[in-house]
Amino acid sequence: MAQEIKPRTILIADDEPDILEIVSFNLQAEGYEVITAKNGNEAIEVAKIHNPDLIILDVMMPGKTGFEVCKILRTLPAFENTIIIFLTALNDDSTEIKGLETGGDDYITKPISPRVLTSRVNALFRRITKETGSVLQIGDLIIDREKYIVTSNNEEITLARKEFELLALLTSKPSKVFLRNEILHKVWGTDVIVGDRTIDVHIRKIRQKLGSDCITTIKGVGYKFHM
Amino acid sequence: MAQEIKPRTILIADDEPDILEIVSFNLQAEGYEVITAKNGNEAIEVAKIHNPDLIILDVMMPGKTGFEVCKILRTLPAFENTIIIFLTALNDDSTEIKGLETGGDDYITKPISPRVLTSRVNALFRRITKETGSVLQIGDLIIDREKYIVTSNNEEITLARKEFELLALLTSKPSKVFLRNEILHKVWGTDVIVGDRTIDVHIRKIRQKLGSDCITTIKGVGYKFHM
DNA sequence: CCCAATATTAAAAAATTGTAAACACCCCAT
DNA sequence: ATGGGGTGTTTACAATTTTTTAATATTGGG
Repeated sequence: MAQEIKPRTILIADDEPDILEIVSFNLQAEGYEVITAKNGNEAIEVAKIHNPDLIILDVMMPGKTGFEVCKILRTLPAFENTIIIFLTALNDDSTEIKGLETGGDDYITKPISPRVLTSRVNALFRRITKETGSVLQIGDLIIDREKYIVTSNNEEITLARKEFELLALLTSKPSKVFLRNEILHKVWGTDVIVGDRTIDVHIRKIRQKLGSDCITTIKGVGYKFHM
Repeated sequence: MAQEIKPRTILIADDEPDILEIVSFNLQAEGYEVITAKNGNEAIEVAKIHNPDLIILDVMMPGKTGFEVCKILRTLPAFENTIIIFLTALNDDSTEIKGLETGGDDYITKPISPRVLTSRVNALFRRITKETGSVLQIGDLIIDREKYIVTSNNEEITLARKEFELLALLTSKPSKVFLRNEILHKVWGTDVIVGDRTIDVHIRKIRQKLGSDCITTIKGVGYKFHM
């Protein structure tokens, strides 16, 4: 299982405590961090705070249905790409189609097998990053996400936490441009407000330590890492 | 926005002609290009020739099972990231788990609803597009939104943000004439007020950088892009 | 051939980022 | 408690690039 800097976080929203418990247990056993919500509104609140990587939504919940929650979350930039799985007792084609078209990535009908659910969660995560292990190597740069150590030309480079997380993000998809907003969300979190120059300063520190030509600025857009 | 040039190709492998036909029909109706195979070995052959974007594999097939086909394909670099869906009459948890862990992206049990299958195919493509971003290719021009790179004749061209967005707009529908107003709305936004000559100047810069014969002026109307 | 629309230029204006320094914090060893 | 070192953030300003404007030349359809 690919180990991130912090474990993947999964939010489960269901009004049945039994389901919450059994699913949580199984996903935690797989190494995921799990947070829960008892209804639709709580799901949205909790999601905004914890910014989970994957959200499992029961369709029939008091307050807001899973579909409604999905629709609301998808309008927010922070959850545009979050994986969403619907969970429901409704074994009905047109409901399933509606779920998938609402923006759901998967639709699983109850009664659920916890192991099947876990497999589907794993399959979806595998799609997102097919990274092998906690050590990432790009050119002569080696990034060890567990030990927070970066090595360049066999020389160890000490990075502070934020610097490391920023570099880890940029290197997670070499050449991809990360928008400033995207960086803020993923490194600083959705609710943190920091000044405009904060990102620049961290980028500068990384450039100083690694050599200034590995991170390119795309003015008005963001930054990207390349060998 | 970014429009793919060639339709997505889907390979379906099943030994039941009825399934082949009904699934083909529905996927074609959705705009996909469909190719078929009657057994596992044929699936591998056909896949190598056509390089489909998604493969639907029946599990129980004469010759090689769907699982075996998947395992073989996944070892080939060309199919490392191809989406694979298993289709089977075996409604059995441990088989489903095995399918997902073998490298399958989805596992659908028969009897299948063609509309559900189509929805799941769409959902998977939507997810992949989000992850990899779409690369637009027109002639020898490649526009990569995610990497923010424009390549012409294997040479990288540096465009500023507005230039990039303007080019991306014009190339999103080659040969379509974009009205000046339309351009203003889509590149500058509805609330921004800029002078008339601003568009011209940006068009000029793009022409300079790409070679002046790819954007045509339609006097009194707007601009269009062509190879 | 005329005239409005567009092309071309250069230069001003605006927006964005780079940089250095300072500040506030926290933790830990003294 | 106290002070040093590291971290994260902000500030203020410099440097740079992008975007826009404005002034002038050119074009092409009627």
